[in-house]
Amino acid sequence: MDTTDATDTTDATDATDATATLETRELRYFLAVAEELHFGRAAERLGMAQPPLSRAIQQLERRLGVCLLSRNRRGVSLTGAGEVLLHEGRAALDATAAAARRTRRAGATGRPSGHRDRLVLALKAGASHELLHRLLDAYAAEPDAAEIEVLPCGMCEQEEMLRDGRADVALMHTPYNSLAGFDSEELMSEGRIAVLPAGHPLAKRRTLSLAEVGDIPGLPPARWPSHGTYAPGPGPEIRDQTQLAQLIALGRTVAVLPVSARAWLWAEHAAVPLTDAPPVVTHIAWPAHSRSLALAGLVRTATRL
Amino acid sequence: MDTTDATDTTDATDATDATATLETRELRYFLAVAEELHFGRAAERLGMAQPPLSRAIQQLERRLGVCLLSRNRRGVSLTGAGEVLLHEGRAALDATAAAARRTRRAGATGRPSGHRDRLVLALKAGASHELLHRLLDAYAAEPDAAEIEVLPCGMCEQEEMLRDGRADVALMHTPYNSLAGFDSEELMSEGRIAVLPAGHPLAKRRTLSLAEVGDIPGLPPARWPSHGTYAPGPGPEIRDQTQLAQLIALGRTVAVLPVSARAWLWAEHAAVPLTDAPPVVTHIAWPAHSRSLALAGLVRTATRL
DNA sequence: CTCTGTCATACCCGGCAGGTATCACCCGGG
DNA sequence: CCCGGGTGATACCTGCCGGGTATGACAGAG
Repeated sequence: MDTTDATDTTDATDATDATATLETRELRYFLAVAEELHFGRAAERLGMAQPPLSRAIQQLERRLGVCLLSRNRRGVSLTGAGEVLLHEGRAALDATAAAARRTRRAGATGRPSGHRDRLVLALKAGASHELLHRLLDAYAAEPDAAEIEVLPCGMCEQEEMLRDGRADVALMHTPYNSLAGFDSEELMSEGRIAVLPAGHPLAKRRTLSLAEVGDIPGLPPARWPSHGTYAPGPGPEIRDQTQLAQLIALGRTVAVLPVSARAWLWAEHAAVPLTDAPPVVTHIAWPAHSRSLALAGLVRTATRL
Repeated sequence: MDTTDATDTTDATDATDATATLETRELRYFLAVAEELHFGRAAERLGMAQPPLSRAIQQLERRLGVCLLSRNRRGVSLTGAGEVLLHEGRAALDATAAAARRTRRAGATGRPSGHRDRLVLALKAGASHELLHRLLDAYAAEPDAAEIEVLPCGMCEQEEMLRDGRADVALMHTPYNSLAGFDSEELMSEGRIAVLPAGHPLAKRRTLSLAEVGDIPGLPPARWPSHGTYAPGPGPEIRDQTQLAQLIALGRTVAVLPVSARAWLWAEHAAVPLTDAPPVVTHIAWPAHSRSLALAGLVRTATRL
């Protein structure tokens, strides 16, 4: 054993004392470092110098009585506790940001005590056209309808939007989205189709199976970003429906989509029902602890469609 | 109109600027004031003087660009935005507290990167004896079983425990508990019984209905605390099973319980099955974003019982 | 051996969180 | 009608700490 026995902070008489209260500033700093794994870049991202950041992280570690980062020469890596704080801290910061945003919005339309009367609805750009239309029309006809702001977002961003308060309610599609942590109601369920170039031999088939679609020579299936990253594979990386539609029309890829996608297919596309694909279920989802009356009304309307 | 037209903060050129970042200290302060509705008591609870607290709240309101409290002479009350921040802020503070606790625990058993190997399981004291026993035994037999610490708590505290990180997983019983915001798996479902004093006339019945039990002359149904407060009603306010058992035995009240409660009934009790009570469903529940391997193992074991 | 890239240390400064003293105000009681 | 109690707001001061700059320690590449 070497001279440094255990914790060398000899003044640590009250280490691990009570509830060290974890300021959001510290969380922001730690998340930056944990994501960059580099104090310099993290400091730059935070708009501050590197030394105070180092010190802040050290203080955080001392206050928690836990080692979060292992500083090997040449780079930094997360310890087990660091990984835990990375996940939990993200959730905590999201919740804090959500509190600020929702409070500000509630005050902006400041009626004395009637909560807010404006809802932000997040959805995948272009998805659930038909359903959304019916929902908005039906809800607008309600007597005490709030104003609905539609917030189109990328493929999997709705969860983040709900979590950090940029949205109050979202339309989500399992199995693409995860409903973990939200309350939700099922709105509809639909089968899936394979979308092929119109001239492709398989386009004449009455039905297809997932296995057949996944293994067409020369037509690798398109890859969508899942939480910011693309799964490895041969297919093209696409970001939105327009890209996808074009690549299919050009005969470069194939995609599996809900049947409602027929609404926006091109003339150069062919759609073939899939026999064995699990259905796509559309849900309306909202933060589990929400207490908004307007939201409750919207959900009630949605479930009656 | 008087001189103060609308917002008198004339320097508010950059009000509602970007993301005002809401420190946890501010949240703590605001929650204290919002709960006490009294600056002096809130300051005392926070262990500080009243003037800095007033100032901090004012700064918070200015930074959010929102009025949170209406200071009527003689007392303080929440505005709409204030109520929103009360709810959202509680959630946010719980999340930060959870982050701190879980990180600290992860570091305490500090293995380099194997996450933590100790789970805290919260449950209603005395509930689900049988099921819990089988679960613990089965899980202990698993090859890589983590250590399980059982944390008995009051009637509806499991949700809070999960939210603020004092527990990692809980056994919950719908419809008593709400699963909102958690992931969960159903473990078992059971009917309910009315528990009466042994000598009571209705104790001879083969079955009863909810309506009959709710309206027995001289036997008002017991009232449980629901999130800290008791619903109004004539029945006695009880806090735990022992109190309840005693009051029933004394012929003062009647209760509707899951059939598994038969395990701890007294000789002076009589149990009659209910025909129309919705079943009690036992779930194992955990924070939606949890990534613990040990937790996954426990859930797998539980669903296989 | 030197140079470079990295994180830690040393030191200083300004802002702000917190304390004390006091004010402004309403309200109830004599 | 005036006065005292109780409330939150204001004024002012002070010490701490968050943040900056300069520099050190150390490992690896060449």
